[in-house]
Amino acid sequence: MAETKIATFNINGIRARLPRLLDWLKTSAPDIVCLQELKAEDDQVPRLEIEALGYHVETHGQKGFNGVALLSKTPMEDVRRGLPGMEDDPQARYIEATSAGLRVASIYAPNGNPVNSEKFAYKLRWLDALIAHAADLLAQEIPAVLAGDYNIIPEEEDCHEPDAWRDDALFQPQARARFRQLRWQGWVDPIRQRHPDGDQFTFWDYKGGAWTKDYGIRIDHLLLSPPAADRLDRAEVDRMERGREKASDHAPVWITLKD
DNA sequence: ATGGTCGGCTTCCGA
Repeated sequence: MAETKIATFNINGIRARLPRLLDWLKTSAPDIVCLQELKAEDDQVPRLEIEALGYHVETHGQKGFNGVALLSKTPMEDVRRGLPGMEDDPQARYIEATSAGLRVASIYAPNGNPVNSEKFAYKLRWLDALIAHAADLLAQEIPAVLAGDYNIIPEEEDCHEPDAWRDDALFQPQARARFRQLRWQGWVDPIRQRHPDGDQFTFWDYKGGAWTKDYGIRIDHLLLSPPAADRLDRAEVDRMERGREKASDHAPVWITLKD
């Protein structure tokens, strides 16, 4: 193949979303997929149906909430479950593996609402551990992708109406500063690079007709190490997925890397 | 319109 397609998709319940997920895998045909919010334990993940489409499946599940997975058309090696530095974290939010010559992580960062709660402190602590681990990955000078739901709106142009999000954990300066820190480290945000004018939303709340009014935000990101960014071709949001029946509240985001 | 979400550990919680 001439390119490798890598996607991230917060599916908001892999069992409730299975028909949508399978349809999307068939039409979009990514080589590697990072899934978040499985809301299922490992043995509840419908892996046979996914494997039937030609994917290897690695999960880090949890009963009822959270849960992340990696799908890849090529075998995965050196699978790591849980974020380094958060070994005691009972929440399943991180899985990383090597496939197709890439180190890939599926990330589900904490939401952190309400602001100034223990949940918000946990969010910042979790992001600090991610930053530390991201520095280790960069030092290896390998093609790496950190993809998932960061629960961070990086800039004002990443939401329909910044003032509507001022008091939300997703738009707090401390959270946005941590996303910037990753970029200063050297990680490249391919959607920002390919769509500098913004308006590349990835999440629309189920509530209040947000999809119909396009009240969206961009919180799902793929960050690329420099050796991966050197190979970047396209970066897009599968916005149409959000408009389908029984859709997740997130849309998939994907990139292609030249081989 | 005074209302209008969804998934799962379902009559409450997390998002």
